[in-house]
Amino acid sequence: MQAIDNKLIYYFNKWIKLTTAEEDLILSNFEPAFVKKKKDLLEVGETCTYIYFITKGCMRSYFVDAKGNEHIYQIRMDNNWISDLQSFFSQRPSLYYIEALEDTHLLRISLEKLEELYDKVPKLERYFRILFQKAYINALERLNATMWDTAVDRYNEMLKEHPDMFQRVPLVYIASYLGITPESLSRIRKKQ
Amino acid sequence: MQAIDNKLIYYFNKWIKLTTAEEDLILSNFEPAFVKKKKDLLEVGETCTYIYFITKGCMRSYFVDAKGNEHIYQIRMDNNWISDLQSFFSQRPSLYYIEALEDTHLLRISLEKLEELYDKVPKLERYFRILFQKAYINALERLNATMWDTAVDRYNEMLKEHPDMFQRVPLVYIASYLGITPESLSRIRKKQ
DNA sequence: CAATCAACTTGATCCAGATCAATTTCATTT
DNA sequence: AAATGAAATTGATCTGGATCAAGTTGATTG
Repeated sequence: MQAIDNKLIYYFNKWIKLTTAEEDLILSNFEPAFVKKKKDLLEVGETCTYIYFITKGCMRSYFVDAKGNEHIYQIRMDNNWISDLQSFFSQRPSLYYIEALEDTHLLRISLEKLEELYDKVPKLERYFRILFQKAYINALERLNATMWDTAVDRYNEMLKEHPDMFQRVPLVYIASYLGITPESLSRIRKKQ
Repeated sequence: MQAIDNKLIYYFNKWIKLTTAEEDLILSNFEPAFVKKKKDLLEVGETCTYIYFITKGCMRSYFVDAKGNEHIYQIRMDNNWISDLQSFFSQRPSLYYIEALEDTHLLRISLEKLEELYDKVPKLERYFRILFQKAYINALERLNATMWDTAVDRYNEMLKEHPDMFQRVPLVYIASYLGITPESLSRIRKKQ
């Protein structure tokens, strides 16, 4: 794989500065993957063997509750990471599904290879430290919004922050991600 | 400070293995701090200069909404970290308050010193990578519970996971942390 | 140790968003 | 292009937890 003009490397270099040798070493440990629309990347009960970088496409993670209802907690598109981190880092069976909402191209790496790379390229561990730090801060903000803002506020916030999602993701899924029913989302949109 | 039998070092060594020299270096960069009950460690508008490890005590972080209502998003007790990470890492003014619920003893480190330490002791960056990773996974679980479980379920979960909080934290604050009113929490407890 | 303020409880009422049910619109497959 | 199934809309009704109000218990502080 060519390090130059590679999307993944481009995003690493936003926060850390890699040498060409490091870029090559890192890339040699990633392998491409592809999931067709509506197919699962991960199913409940499977152990999540990889962490994935989406180069092009769209995925959702969700779980199914006792009543059989699906609840989406992540929607990720191009140039974002997706995985079930709980399963990936513990190497225990997942409680979640990860499904492609579009034909999706990914780059994946196993836990074993990632941990080897951390030792060989400590800067990479810095990248992931920063990544998780930001993800954590984000999750707390989403938590606050879910607890204390109205559904209308969360809808508007999402429209502002992720307008692209509305072009590519069915509203049923966006509703679930916002923590409301499709009926409520439909009514919110009507009133705007 | 003595590295041996130090709580902070004990917790670092749960996930990484430090040499005595590294332990001493790390500890020499932390300084003790103390906050009296009901006093603020951080106020809205201040930049959060430190990340803090609570050696003994209890703290809450909260924000005040447009109507003047307080909303608690973190309660932390002994042997946990507390900070406003958003403000700390960006070095911009905080949107949150951090207040002591008991007389609290802490160990603090500035962003500058922490980043120096990352370079000198890469294992420390590993510790924080793992810390944020776990914190992120946790925040997502709390988000799912807030979106999809009932108030009763969240109360029972908290009773199971953090029974100690009910001994030390007033119910008004626990209610806010759970995303409900004190009235609702009182009614939930009555019915059990 | 009384006074004052904060925490907690209980009751009555209200409302944002859920649920249930029926169409309508749209997308995919043959 | 017809058939099928999924997504979206609309209406009627319901409900978990909020809000408002008042009273009680408990903990600080002068």
